[in-house]
Amino acid sequence: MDEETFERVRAVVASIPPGRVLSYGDVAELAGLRSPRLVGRIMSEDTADLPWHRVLRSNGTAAEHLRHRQLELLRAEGVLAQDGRVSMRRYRWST
DNA sequence: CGAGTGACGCTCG
DNA sequence: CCGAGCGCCACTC
Repeated sequence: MDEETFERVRAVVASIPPGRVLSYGDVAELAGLRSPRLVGRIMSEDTADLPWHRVLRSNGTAAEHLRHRQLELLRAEGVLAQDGRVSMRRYRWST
């Protein structure tokens, strides 16, 4: 793992505006990575000071151990979920 | 070097 | 909706 990749991912996640979300795949692409798994791994290492809750799966769901808190944090930003899933079509951050 | 695993993604049935 | 398969990168036995 090189430091640069790590920082790039952090930069992308940190740049997601409140009320918007991105999928792991999106983050990977924006960070110039070839695999979304890398993003997941990096996120699991250190999410301090990062709006990690704005990153979910492409289908709008989140990982089991984070699901509850994540939806809670998103709800606080105006991102409402139905049946535990976020409508990516509406909240996906596209530039 | 091979096999398993993970905050993943996409397609197909 | 659910599971199965395959691809992906890095890391640990």
